Amino acid sequence: MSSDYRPTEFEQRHYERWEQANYFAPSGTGAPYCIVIPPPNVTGTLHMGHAFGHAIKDALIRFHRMRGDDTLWQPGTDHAGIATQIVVERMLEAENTDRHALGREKFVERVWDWKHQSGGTIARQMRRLGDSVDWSRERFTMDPELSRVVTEVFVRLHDEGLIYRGHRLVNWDPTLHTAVSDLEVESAEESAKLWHFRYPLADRNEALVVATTRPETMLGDTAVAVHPDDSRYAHLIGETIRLPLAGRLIPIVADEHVDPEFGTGCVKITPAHDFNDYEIGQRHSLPMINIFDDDAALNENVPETYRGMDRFEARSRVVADLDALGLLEGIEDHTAMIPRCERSGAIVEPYLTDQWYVDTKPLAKAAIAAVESGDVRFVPENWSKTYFEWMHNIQDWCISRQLWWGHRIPAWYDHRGEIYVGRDEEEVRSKHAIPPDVVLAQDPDVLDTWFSSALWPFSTLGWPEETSELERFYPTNVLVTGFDIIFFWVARMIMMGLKFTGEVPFRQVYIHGLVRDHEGQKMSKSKGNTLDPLDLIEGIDLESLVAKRTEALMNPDQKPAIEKVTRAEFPDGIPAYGTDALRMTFASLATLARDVRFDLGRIDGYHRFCNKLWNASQYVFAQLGEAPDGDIELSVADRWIRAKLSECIANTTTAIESYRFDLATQSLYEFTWHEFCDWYLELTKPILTGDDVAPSLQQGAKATLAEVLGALLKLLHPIAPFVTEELWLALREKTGQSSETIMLEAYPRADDFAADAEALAEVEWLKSFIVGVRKIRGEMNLSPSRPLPVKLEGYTEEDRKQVATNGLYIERLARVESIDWLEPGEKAPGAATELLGDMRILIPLAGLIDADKEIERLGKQIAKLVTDLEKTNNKLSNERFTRNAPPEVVARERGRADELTQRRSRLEQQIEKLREIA
RNA sequence: GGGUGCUUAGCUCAGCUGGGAGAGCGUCGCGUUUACACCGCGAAGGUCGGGGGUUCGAUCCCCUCAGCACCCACCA
Repeated sequence: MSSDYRPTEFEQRHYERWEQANYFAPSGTGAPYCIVIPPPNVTGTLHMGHAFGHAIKDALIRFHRMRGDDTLWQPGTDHAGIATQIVVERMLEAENTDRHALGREKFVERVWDWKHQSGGTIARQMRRLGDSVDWSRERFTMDPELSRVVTEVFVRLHDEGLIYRGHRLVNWDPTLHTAVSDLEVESAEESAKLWHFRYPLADRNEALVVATTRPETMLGDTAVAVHPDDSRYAHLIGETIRLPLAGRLIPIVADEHVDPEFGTGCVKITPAHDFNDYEIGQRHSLPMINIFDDDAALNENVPETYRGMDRFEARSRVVADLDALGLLEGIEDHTAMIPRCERSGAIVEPYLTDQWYVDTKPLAKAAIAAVESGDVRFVPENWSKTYFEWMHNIQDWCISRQLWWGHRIPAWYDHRGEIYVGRDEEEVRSKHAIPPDVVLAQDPDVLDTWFSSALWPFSTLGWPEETSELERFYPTNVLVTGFDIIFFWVARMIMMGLKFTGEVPFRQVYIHGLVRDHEGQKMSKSKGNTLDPLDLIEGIDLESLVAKRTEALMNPDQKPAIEKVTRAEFPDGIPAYGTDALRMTFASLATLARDVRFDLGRIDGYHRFCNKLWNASQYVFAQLGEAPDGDIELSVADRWIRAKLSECIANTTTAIESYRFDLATQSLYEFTWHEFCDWYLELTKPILTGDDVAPSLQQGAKATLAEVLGALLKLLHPIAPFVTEELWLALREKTGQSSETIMLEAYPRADDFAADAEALAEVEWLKSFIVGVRKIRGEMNLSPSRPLPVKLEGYTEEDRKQVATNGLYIERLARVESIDWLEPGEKAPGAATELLGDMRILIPLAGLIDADKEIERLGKQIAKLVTDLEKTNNKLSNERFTRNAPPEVVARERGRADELTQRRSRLEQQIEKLREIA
């Protein structure tokens, strides 16, 4: 075993061993505990957000496994329709070809190739992160079994009338040539123009002025709308306009939707290319004129000159032509919400098409009820508000995509366009008695990726078969994910789970924050501010990091700026922190907040923690030279650290059970560093290295070192799996006990270690004594190596007893060379002073300490006491306080006042004495 | 327009159902004490965003203002 903590030397080794030994599979005994992974894109890589979620999931899984639960973490990946197809299309583009040249079958083959080639990345990353998933159960959303589930669900929903075909406006991506759902469209403010056009009336010498951000769609206008109460235009309602350029006659209609305050109060209505206009069109039975083709270029429904033009080209042409006709009234700058496809970045076009829809209202009703009743609980609870908000306003879900990569829709068309839905062509034929000579063609479209994701909790467990896994692990216990996919995924899983299994898919939904960079910016490749979790684990040199961050920029001009920032932030690249440090950092960031900022300082801190634990263990190992035997007697320090450990176990367990990994980590950090290392290890030294110490006490210390360290490693294991395994195995070897792994050990329980109020009080006294001497030392700049004489004054019998029993500790930890008891009335020498209760710890000046400096030091302490005392006395002299506050609060306040007064006068006396000398 | 969060030490963040605020990093002293300089010991540093209210008492509850962030939505 290396004498330094070098995580990369052993982390992978342990993972391989665990996996080979099949420790990750369910044990088959205990209460079932299951988490399904949010399936990442099979061709993607894990980013910081994934690593965060995985750290939490694995901690939960390991915690429950150690508690004896029958634990399954179900892994797998998602085919990620659009995202994956785009990647492969870009590859083809680089080869100067495209999918149409290849043909559908070859293209899909090509995607599978890419999947096989890159699909192992995620699994490798997960292994490096220590994820204890059951790899034997790994699933992919397009596995044959899972695809069958997709078909089954589609057919059943269709048979019930919950899936239907609709002809309506959808969000169309003219570059990808597919419909996308509302959720896949991101609207953002962009600067735009607002054009004002004059539309002449057909039968009067008048005109209406309309304002629009989309001049080109005027070629598809079928009305102009005004507000019914708008007196300016009331007389024109029902009149007719001759639409410029197109020449068509269109009516002026009245509609409440129009805001008279905005623009001119007249709105051009293009029902085929705007969602609001679509509704107005419906209300007024207006014709819908589609003027675009799939590329959003103008089609044959517009005058010849515009045909074939791209929508943006057409825009400038229309503006120019209207201007030429003298119909352009003006142009204003305007910020508008521009809808873009989140995948391609293209401006989405409202477009009339036939698509498949899920009627979500009935499904949503049950899903709302499940959260209302508490069958599904959100953690933190307030995310349920977000959920309700969306569910109460849910729209039907457009599930068809005009892509090639995905689950083919199980619908067939005959030559008349009649639609048949079934599990396969054969079923369709027999169900509808379609003779073999009638040619059926399957719907070319595929399903939205999220359709199969919605089935994930039960499809991975074997549904619709009644498998033992389904029986045992469904409903799963908790879903761990980020809030960004509550609508996309969480809500839909609840709807589908309830619909098809009659039960919720998970009991709890733990929502964690979004990982941002240290400045609070969202990490994104196009911004060049990402951190790769693997780089934090393995380390990366500066040049590679710069190269990595600048390779996928949205705007290449930013390269120098990003390079500069990166070089400034990571002047030496990133050191190899190891998985454990990364996981502990994530655990510590798992607060209830929305966002977490990732700061290198924190991971550095947890790396140091691992180092500290490592070194403390080395000390323990060294002490356990030979296996302890013989009589065992526990010292007060042993009893104290055991009691402290018991408290730590209770705190940690409670924290994990309530998903407060930050508090769990904090509690473990605090105990390990500041109780175990700072005090307990030091307290064992006098015992273990002392000359006249009873062997039984030495055995007690050794046994305690081994037991406390063992328990501590187990407590830490769910969060820091590797270093704890490495140290655990070494510890077991030292103690001569065999163990194959820490991960199957029982998680410690608070009552494994005795509470001990007496030991706690005694060690607190001891610590105060030692700290008192150290304070004087520190503030007087006395070398820690210099032994000091101490005189005690104003002590009690209890103090005498404490010093008698703990003299050895005091001598060693406070570096005290002698302790003298001043008799009452005996004159104390000039000295530096600390108070311990009523007792004064005195360190005689003896040429070491400057009296004036000590006077000044005590003066500061007194000043503090005085302000505290003032506050307390103010409170006590307030009659309303003493009358209304609970008696115990008043009593405590009185006690505080007495104590402060005491301390003040003691310190004042000491100053007096020093003045006499000075 | 609707909704949800956030604002605590120089930085990143805790603070559990109201009783004089904590950690890590950073800063400043001292230090070769046999696990650890990836360390030890000590110290400094906060009007808990502003204002108001409830209460004997507010970082915590209520109102309000300001700033920041995010989500939903269809002002052309």
